[in-house]
Amino acid sequence: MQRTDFIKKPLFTVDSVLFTVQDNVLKVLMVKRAELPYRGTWGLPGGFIDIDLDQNTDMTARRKLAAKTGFEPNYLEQLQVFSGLERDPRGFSVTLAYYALVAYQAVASNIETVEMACWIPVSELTELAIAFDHLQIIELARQRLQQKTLYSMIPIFCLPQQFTIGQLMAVIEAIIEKPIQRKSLMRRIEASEMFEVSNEKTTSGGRFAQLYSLKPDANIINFERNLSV
Amino acid sequence: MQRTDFIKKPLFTVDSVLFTVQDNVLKVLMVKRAELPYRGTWGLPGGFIDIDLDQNTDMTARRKLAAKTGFEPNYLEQLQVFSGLERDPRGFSVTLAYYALVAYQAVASNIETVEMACWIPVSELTELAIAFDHLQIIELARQRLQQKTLYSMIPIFCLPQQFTIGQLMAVIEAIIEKPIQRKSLMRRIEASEMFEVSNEKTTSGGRFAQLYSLKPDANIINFERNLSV
DNA sequence: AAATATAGTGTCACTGAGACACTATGTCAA
DNA sequence: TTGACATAGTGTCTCAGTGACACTATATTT
Repeated sequence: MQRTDFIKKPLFTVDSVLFTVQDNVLKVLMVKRAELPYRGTWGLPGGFIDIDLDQNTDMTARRKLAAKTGFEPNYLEQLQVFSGLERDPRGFSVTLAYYALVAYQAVASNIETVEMACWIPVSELTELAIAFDHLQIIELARQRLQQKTLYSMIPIFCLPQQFTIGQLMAVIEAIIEKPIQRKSLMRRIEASEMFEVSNEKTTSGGRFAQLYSLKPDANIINFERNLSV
Repeated sequence: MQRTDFIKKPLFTVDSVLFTVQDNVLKVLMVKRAELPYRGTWGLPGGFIDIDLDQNTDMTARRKLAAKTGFEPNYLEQLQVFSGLERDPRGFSVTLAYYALVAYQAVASNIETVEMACWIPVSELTELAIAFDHLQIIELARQRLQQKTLYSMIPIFCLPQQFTIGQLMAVIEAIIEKPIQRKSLMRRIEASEMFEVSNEKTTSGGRFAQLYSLKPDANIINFERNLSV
């Protein structure tokens, strides 16, 4: 018979992989660790639950992200729990990892002013010293994001409220690292009935592009087929 | 400046939703709670991490399930973390929920002998007193299982190593609660190249059915389309 | 030998993605 | 003003995989 308050408790933290797409490149928000362990290396934004502040772990993730970016992400979803004895030198640890999406435009101005936080292209992460198993976590988050991009419209959360098909297409291609058919994307936008049209807009030299935005009451649907592997 | 060992730590537990299919009905393993809170009501099998026994949370789930069934599940995957102040009267709690699959045949004999554990059809859960938010957890697990059944072969983990297409079809239909086309299932088995054939076998009055089994080195693939909604 | 039950095949229709040529409409430079 | 260029959007054929369902195959039972 053990009393639960005598059981050795593992360290429990909440970390987030915040993605954005800038200049057709998928980037992750990394923060320079100010404390031990792994002081001075790059790690994911996150920390401990504060029971007085957070109603649940989603709030922990949001709070920690807001502290670094000044904004809450457009999209936030649980990724997976990582646990074990080896992943943290302080002992057995349990980390709930989230992945999140935000429009680069939304945080571009704030991010500069904040303490050691930085958007790093996912392709360049291997060149850096990354704390804990955060590299693995990011890799899994990237896979999940890629997979989900094949059958849903989540990439819109990397864009401003109003966006063009060209922009969406560019973001999708940055995420899955493969070209897609503009036509297929338009068919999906049409068929999903999730979006409404607005006025016009030009980006660079070219014809005006239709602006789309998510309908206020739209429920995000999943398509029954994936885009090409 | 807070020292981490002074931060109020939430209660962290690992619970599992263990599914099986018996007589074309999807069932969940529930255990009668012997202790407070919710003593005497039905709850999910689970408990606290034992840092000395468990290398990670997967092991916690497996260990707790083995204690109730005498077997490890054929399939185990993280579902989601549930957290909050209201879900446990003892205070802020964090539960990592898994969902798992097992062949009914494998545990049929053992389950009887074990302490208050019982297979309960998911459709009959609402008639019982269920502890905590375990009803919600089961519902989410069921949705995930249904969804995954549409684009993968996980239902095979509800069957013995060798199974017929008829059995697999019955399990799938029990999970998604809709009829499917035998032909579509056979096409998928063929296309996936995940299975190998064995000898023959009869079930009830009818032609012998081909027995299939997962290839030893097979990697479980996902199909690019869902079965019919 | 016929009825019945389950296993498995042949094949056509339908849906939605891929490919790609073609049209539409804007900017920019000569 | 005009033509090159760039981006937006359409038309349409092909292709793969699922749904539907009739049909064949092979076992048991009566």
